Amino acid sequence: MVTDHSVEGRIVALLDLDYFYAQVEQVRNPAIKGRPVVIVMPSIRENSGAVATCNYEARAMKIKSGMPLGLAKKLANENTVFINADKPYYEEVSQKVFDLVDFYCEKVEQVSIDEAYFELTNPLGYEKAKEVCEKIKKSILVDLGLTCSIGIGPNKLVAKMACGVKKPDGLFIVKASDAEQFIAKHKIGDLFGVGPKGEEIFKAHGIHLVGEIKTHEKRELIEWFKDAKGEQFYDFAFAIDNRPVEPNREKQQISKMMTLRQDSSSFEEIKTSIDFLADLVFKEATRLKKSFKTASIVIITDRFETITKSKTKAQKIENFDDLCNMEYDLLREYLHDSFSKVRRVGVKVSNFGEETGLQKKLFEF
DNA sequence: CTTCGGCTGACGG
DNA sequence: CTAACGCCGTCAGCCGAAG
Repeated sequence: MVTDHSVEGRIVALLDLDYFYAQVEQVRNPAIKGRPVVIVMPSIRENSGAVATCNYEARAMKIKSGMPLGLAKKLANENTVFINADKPYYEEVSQKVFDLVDFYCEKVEQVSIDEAYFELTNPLGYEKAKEVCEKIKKSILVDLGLTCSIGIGPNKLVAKMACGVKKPDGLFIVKASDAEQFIAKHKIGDLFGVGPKGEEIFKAHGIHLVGEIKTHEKRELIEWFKDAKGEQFYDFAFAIDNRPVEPNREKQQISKMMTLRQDSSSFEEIKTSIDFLADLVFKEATRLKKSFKTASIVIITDRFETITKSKTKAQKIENFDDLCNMEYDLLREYLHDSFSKVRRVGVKVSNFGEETGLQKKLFEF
């Protein structure tokens, strides 16, 4: 009944560009190939920032993404190259990559700047799926000089975990019949959706491997993680994952943040940043033809707590000054009832309406 | 009862 | 030299108010 050519299951692939930002920089400047390359998200402050990503040579020195820049510099050697992230350029390259993938497959869901799921269910079974992925890899390499890794499986979860097996420049397939076994042997912290907190909870219940989830009842998982996550983790243990591949997902929010030159409680100082950020956000919303009703301010305090305040209007917020004034009010609110200084500040808009480009039909008569 | 606004926290890249 | 620290996005869940 279950053959390679059966239509009874999906075939899903996850493509992940290898150490993406760093690889793009290596292509742009081949002279740095072979050296450790660290891509930095700098902040305005002296010697402050974080590692966005780094190549394998840098990883060999224990440098990791998310790491504070100061620490990365301690681990680095003379030979290490530090490059400030050039996000707009990486976005251009990313666009080219996934346009290429679109050429080979209609159902592509980009989930981040360097990752996309795509569905290869249609005719043909795993052998054909593999051939398509090989073509995609080849063509990304030939056209853009970039390597990527691809995982193939019966659903998103398995594809994602399969992708992690052979990296970089890998292609790894886990068929439906092997999926449960394959998932079971992973460390619990490596399961998609399990972060530091989740890992602690699992370990407190004696669970170290994904397969061990199956020794517990679904209701226990729900007690530990609440409805949604509890059910999902339980299903994951059996390699069950019904999340569809969804092309054309609409953005739900737009935000921009920045670190202040120094921690501050001064309205005027912080306002300067807000004006700058609101402008970027407003332009972006306009570019994407998104109207919005909610404006938020996001504050990271000097103690690294995050505080958000937001206001929703009954009508679309149409002009820039309205957005700014709302942001000022939110900032005043924050300054009024908080003790901590502001380290970083962000402006966010959400609660999008219909596309502003298209006129909609009115049925009121 | 359901829905909405406001907010937090966990997570992923 | 005693720690150190970006930015962007998604979703679930909780709470209180409103419908």
